[in-house]
Amino acid sequence: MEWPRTVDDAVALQERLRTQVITTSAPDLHINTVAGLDVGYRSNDTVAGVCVVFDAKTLVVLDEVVVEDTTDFPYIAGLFAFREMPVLLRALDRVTVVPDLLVADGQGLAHPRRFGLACHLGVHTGIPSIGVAKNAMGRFEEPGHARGSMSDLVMDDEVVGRALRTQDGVKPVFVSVGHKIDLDRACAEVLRLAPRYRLPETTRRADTLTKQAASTG
DNA sequence: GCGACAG
DNA sequence: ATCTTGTCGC
Repeated sequence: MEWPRTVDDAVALQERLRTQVITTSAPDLHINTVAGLDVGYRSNDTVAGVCVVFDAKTLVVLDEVVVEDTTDFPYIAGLFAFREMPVLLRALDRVTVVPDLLVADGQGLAHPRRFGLACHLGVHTGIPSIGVAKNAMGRFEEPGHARGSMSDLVMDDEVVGRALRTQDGVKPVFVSVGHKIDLDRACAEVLRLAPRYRLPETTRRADTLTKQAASTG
């Protein structure tokens, strides 16, 4: 696969790939397995990538993989997919259960060029994907207090995602489409993945493994 | 020039 | 992301 080495090349690649994003769900999209992907940092250039696959209905963990790697691309808001993609793809490759949906720890279309990490993962693999971020990249009005309440996430006068309250009274999470799924479905899946805590189980588990790898071998 | 800026 | 203890609350 082609990989940029400079900021300009990275931006150009995103501009080119963004045209391939599909923001609708196939009529036969059945989500039985969901993968959570996350990256942890041991040092400035040593990373641990995690891919955890859950049964979407029971939220039972079916498989989980942790891989370590090094990275040379620096963290730049808007380009951080180039820092995390390589490790995540390696982790995804080693998983034995093929996921029907990828949940990225970050943005999808809610990105300056409408091509965040979730879009990169989706377009690269062809697997439906969504982004669930803890912080917003864009403006939004506070959603209602109750779990399930949501409001538009707006960037440049364009709706790029949604602020979604996953639990009563907690800070909302920011959901945006990555690829091959519509926003309503994306939000419904996030709610199903977060029956008890603010963050979806996919993110929680991946994050735990990520930190475990960072402190262990 | 100044402030914003996923992880 | 990461540096970091106890503590208040359901």
